This record gives sequence, C-alpha cells and structure tokens, in this order.
Amino acid sequence: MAHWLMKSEPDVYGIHHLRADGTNMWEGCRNFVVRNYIRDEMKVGDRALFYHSNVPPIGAVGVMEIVSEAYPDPTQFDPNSKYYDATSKPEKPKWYVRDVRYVETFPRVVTLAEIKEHPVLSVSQVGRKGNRLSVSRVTDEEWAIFMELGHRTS
DNA sequence: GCCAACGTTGGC
DNA sequence: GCCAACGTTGGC
Repeated sequence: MAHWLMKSEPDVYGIHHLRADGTNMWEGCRNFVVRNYIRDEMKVGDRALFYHSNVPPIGAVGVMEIVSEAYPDPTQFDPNSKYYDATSKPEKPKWYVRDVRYVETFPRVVTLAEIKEHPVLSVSQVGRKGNRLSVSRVTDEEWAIFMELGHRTS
C-alpha cells in the first residue's frame, strides 16, 4: 500500500470539512504530475496525510483513505467553476479526481517547521525546497515518522 | 504583500 | 524544440 500527502487550504477545504462530510471528492488538481498520481498511481485503500497549506499552523493534520477509482473531475466541464478548463473535452478529460474518506485528526499538527528540521522528513518530497505539488509521495519510513509525531502526547 | 520556485504558454 | 514571459503556489 502506497502513502501520499495531499495539500489543501484549510479555509477552502480543511480536515474539519472532511470530518463533517465523511467522504468527499478531492477536486481541482490542475497539474500533470499530480494528475498522473491521482489517475494512474493511487490505489483504493491507500492512505494519505491531510496537509494544511498557507494558513498557520501549516503542516500534516490527519489521515484520510482513498476510497474510489479515478474518475473525471466534473469541475473541468463547469463554466461556473473556478476549476473550469475550456481545453478539456468530455470525450478526453484532462483532469481526474478520487473520493477520499476521513480517518482521523492528529492530536497535534506535524508542522512544516518540524518536517524541515527532521533528518528524514526534511528530504521527503514535501520537505524539499520549492515543492509546489499538491499531492506528493510519502515513503513507508516517512509515514511511520508522521504517525509517531502526529500522535506524540508528551 | 513579497518573492522563490517552477509549471505552462506561445513565439520563433 | 528552445526559451522568455507569464502565472500560480505557497512559505514567510
């Protein structure tokens, strides 16, 4: 089973929204690397860190699970959506989504500052300087560290 | 609000 | 196919 980290701005869609919704579509990816992760590489049952970007405290705040196969992102065909893409045609969609299910909110945030200081997490995909991908890979080793830090109670 | 990083677009 | 210009992301 692979692991992922998925970014969202908490005032747009935060983990509290997913907790309330239970399951939701992860919409709006408009980057080809991320599209390929979502469409081709994720598997049902994979788990992902929910990461809050832009608004402090920035960092990994909880866990969700991938619960659907990839399907075309409906917002790309909706002229009223901010994610509308006039260059994408229904017979050949450019952008895909997965449904995700809420699993848990960490007792504490694993902050970006902590990620950058950590010998292992600092060289992870999300920890590297200049990484702007909204979805990134998390190795098994990194995942275990995130779980430990997110549940630390000392 | 600024700016570094980097993806995308479009001229050639 | 190259690359400059531009737009976006996201940390600070």
